[in-house]
Amino acid sequence: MTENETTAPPARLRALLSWQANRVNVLGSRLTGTRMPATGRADFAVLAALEEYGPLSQADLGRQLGLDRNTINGIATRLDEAKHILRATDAADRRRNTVAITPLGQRYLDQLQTATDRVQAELAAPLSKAEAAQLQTLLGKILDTHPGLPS
Amino acid sequence: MTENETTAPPARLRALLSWQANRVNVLGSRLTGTRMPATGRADFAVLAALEEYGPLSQADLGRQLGLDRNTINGIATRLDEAKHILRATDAADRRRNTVAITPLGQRYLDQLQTATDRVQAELAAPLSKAEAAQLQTLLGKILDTHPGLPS
DNA sequence: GTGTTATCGTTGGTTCAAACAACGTTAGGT
DNA sequence: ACCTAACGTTGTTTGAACCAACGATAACAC
Repeated sequence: MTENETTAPPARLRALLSWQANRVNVLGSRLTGTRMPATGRADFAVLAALEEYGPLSQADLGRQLGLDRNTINGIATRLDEAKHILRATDAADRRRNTVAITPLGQRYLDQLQTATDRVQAELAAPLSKAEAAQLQTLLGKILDTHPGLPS
Repeated sequence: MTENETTAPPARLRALLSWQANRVNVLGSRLTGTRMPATGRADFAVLAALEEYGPLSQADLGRQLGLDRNTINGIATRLDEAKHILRATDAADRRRNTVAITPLGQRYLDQLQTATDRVQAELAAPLSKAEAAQLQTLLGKILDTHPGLPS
């Protein structure tokens, strides 16, 4: 019984975009775990948003990242304790927490970026540069036309 | 302050294949949740494998789906209780549980398939047929050249 | 044969992400 | 002044992925 059948996923699954996305996500998650702390993915997302768009409220952060206020709050608390962001109640609207990236956070973001780059290269290794670009375009098309938030 | 900025994800994230895969996966998961029970995704994977490859041991199932024995055991227990599969200790190797799909399970699989088809159509709506096919090819290339299991 | 190694199913536990509900606080609209 | 809505926060739930360990069984070495 040494008939080592190739472990090919069933055709019904290979045909599913959602299943493929799931597996690639798991793959990326595993690779990410080898290069950075487990919380690095979420941290990277929040810090990247703050760097590109400047200070934001937590709710706005959630809207731009497709995460709800709940998740953002947890990430923000962690980043705040690590001095990677600065949290302050907005004077104009005291309901809001204005969140800004700190210089320390910027350094942390850069570290995460280099680690992430290696993961992306490893993940997209079987693809040519043109193919990787096209894949990014196609996935972007899907994400652009679907609501980011569940509500 | 009615300047409703478009909620575009930061460029640093849009450039990441792993981020895109994560978001598409979440998107697919949400859509799936509207059409079938939450456990439908895992059930579909296991039943599809059994239908395509015939009876398998739980460990073999895990190897073909990229899930570890642990997860498979949970799914199999649930499917067994629902009479969707039949679990029996292999006579040739009494360590193994040979798992086979039942007629009832086949009907369940077909139901999940139709629900899944609608989700896929909704997910790939912004893409042309050719684009969707190419996306599937590119993701398949990545999955083919990466190990399915963590061990 | 006997002992070692490996596989399998199972149980239990940990971590993370996603989603929902509820509360007090604050703004905005009427 | 009233009602509605948004915000931050806390808590809970669910599913997925992963790791560690155990008894049972099998395969292999000697």
